[in-house]
Amino acid sequence: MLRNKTRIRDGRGRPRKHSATARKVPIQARSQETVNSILEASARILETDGLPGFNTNAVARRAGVSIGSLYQYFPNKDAILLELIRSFEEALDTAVEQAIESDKEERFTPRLRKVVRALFAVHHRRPALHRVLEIEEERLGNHAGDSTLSDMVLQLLQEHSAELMIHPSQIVAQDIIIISKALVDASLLSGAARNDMEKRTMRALCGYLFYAD
Amino acid sequence: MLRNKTRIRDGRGRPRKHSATARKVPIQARSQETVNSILEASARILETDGLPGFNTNAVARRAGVSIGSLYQYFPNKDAILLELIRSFEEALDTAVEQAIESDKEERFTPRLRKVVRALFAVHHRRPALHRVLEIEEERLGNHAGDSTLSDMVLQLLQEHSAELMIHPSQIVAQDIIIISKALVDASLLSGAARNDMEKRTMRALCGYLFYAD
Amino acid sequence: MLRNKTRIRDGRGRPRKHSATARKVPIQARSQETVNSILEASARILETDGLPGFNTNAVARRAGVSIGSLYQYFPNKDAILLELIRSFEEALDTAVEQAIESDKEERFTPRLRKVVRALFAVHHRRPALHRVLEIEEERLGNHAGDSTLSDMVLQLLQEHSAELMIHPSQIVAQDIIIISKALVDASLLSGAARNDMEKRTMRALCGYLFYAD
Amino acid sequence: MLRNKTRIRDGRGRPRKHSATARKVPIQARSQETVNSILEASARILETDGLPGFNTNAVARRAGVSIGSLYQYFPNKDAILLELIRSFEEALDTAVEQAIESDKEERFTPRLRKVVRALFAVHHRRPALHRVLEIEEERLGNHAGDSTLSDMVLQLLQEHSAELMIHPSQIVAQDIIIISKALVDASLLSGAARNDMEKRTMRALCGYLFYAD
DNA sequence: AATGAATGAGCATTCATTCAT
DNA sequence: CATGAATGAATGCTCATTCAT
Repeated sequence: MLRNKTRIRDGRGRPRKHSATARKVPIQARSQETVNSILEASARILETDGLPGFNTNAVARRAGVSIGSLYQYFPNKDAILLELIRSFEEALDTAVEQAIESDKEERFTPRLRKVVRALFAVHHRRPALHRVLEIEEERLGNHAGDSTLSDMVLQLLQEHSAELMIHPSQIVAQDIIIISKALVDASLLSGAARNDMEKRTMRALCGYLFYAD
Repeated sequence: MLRNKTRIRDGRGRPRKHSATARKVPIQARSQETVNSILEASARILETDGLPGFNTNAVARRAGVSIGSLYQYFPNKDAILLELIRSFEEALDTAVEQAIESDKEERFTPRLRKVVRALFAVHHRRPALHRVLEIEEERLGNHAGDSTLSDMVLQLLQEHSAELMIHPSQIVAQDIIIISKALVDASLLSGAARNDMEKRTMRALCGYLFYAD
Repeated sequence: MLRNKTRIRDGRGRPRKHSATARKVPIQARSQETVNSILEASARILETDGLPGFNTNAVARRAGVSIGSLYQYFPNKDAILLELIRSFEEALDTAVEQAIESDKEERFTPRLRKVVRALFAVHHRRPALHRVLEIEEERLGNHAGDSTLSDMVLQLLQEHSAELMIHPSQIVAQDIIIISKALVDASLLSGAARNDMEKRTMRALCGYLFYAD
Repeated sequence: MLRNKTRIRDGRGRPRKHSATARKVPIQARSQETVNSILEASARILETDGLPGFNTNAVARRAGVSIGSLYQYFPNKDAILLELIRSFEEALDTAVEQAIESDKEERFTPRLRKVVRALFAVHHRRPALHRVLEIEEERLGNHAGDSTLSDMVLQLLQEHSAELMIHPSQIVAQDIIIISKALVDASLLSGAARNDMEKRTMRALCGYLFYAD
């Protein structure tokens, strides 16, 4: 069963003792190494064993670090997940931003295709890991990243509003993201060919944007 | 952290004897009552406390049943979840089936709308519960129900293939379901008005089906 | 260092998850045995190793009981201490009550001596244990028992107010108890002869009560 | 639970090298500063968080000193407490000495009152801190200070033995101290008015000393 | 069949202390 | 001498599951 053993409960009102963010800013180079190895070990454990295998002792062992060191840099288990989520979303945002910025002179469809490709590319880098993070993101109540993403998409839509059959809005941008994510997700889950899935995604998005009801 | 504490015993002792399905078919009325109270208690706990609060002792207590009895009817914790998922999907299938069967003479769009309404209706019955089940379904590797759903949708599409701009296929039916579920999900998560979300869903689906690329 | 590792912190405002009282009322005889063995094991550990050695795992081991069973009957470590304190105070109250009730016709001094003897007797039953409990009582904020004791002493004083040089009051009764406890304590700590210490205590109390300032 | 986490190492590693006394006599001014800041930080932590919050890392942080430096001046945590206790008792001894020395021509009662006042004054300077130290003193087995105190009190008693109804002795002096401390303690604990408590203490002591049994 | 007492592996987290830099 | 990164034993507590009654 999925169980939250973190004493700092989430859904039941027990207060959070720590802020679940970085506990100590690593100053020495050695520290940064430790932090990195903890994050990498966490990622690998999440990939191979999923959430069930993700416990602080296992992470510390895999990272070749003492459990004490782990807690020197992360106030609790969730903080590790949050950091992984943060860096994943950073990668996502960066990739999408680059996709949007890359060739502003092009027409809409190719630009959108680039965005879709970027989404698939980032998620397929470490598919198993990202699936877990996606689920945990929700539990941890982190929805910050999405607004950046939806802002960027809205921007893109607005630049091409003349080509669209729908008036660009926050709502539309969100729907674009929701639909894309769902199909990326299905792609990860079913193991369907990425190329194929990208096409299906494009079709769904274009239908949504170009269809005159 | 979400943690799977179910101990699929490793050899040391108390090995798992049964697969995670119903242990026994309840024949007597009393048995059925017990099973029902366990399921209802589980549902309520999942709704109020989420997965963290969902543990067999709590379920038994809430159900007014001894922990021993619980294990008489369910071989392990996951079996309870699986049963909840099964009955949820049954409800889903039934609702969609009724939606599809209700007025076969109508044109496609109203029929699709009925399906979408059915999806939203079922999910909104016990939203918190269904969100949890949806997540757990994936972890438990249960994907049986979807094929029924996708078959029914495919059937509908085929009956109206002349009206569509896309050739009906398993793939298309799946995409319809994926997109619908994603938007239902977003609806549950964001608390957006159901009516509004139904419209957005219809727009996305219609675009996907009617758009000529 | 003395450290409170009980997650349910006391002095720093973290909330108590459980009420630190009995978690489950033992029904079967077996249960009562378990509870007793836990309490006896706790007492013995406190006597031999003091607070530092008093941890739930050690208690369970010494009691020949699994750690899980311990937590079935006590919601947390402090609850064990509280129960020991409660039963200690019960013994104290009973002994003092008997001392006071035993011969109501006697004059004050012999009756007071009986009370003092009762105090010493109870404390000397398991001196090391009682010293620890006394300290912990304060930390756990349990001061209920004292009021019973002070009420009984006040009662005694009032019955003999004619013989005293001081007007009986709650304050006076409390002072009697404070002074007695301090000397009992000193007796336990220094290992001074009990008989001698009883006499010193009587002298201090009589001075306090009979001296005309 | 109060727990002693100080690991008086068992042989596995990192054995305790020093006894729990000062590791080094600070000669330089900077050293003295460091020591002082550690002591002051400890005192403040003990006052605000009690023993539970008193850990070496917290002390070092609060003192603005590295944990390594802390261990340069104190061989272990208890050594800090011992130093606080020592300086507290020094203050106590000094205050009582001054009280006794101040007006040797006076009669006994006023002189005793001065002593009692001194006791209350010193304890009330940092009441929360002193309560903790008092408890820890016992655990650390430090009883040195009391003999100085009791010697001084004995001295006072002997100078006025003619006025007393009891023959001055070590025992009597000790009883005086025990009774005084108990009432000071009760004062700290109950928060009773200091003035009132001083009077009750005087009454108890006078009774003890002037009462002819 | 029902009960509920018992089990114990497992996990998050703390903190005294060391030692390389 | 100072720093602070690292260590890891220790501990409170949970919960899935079993089994004697």
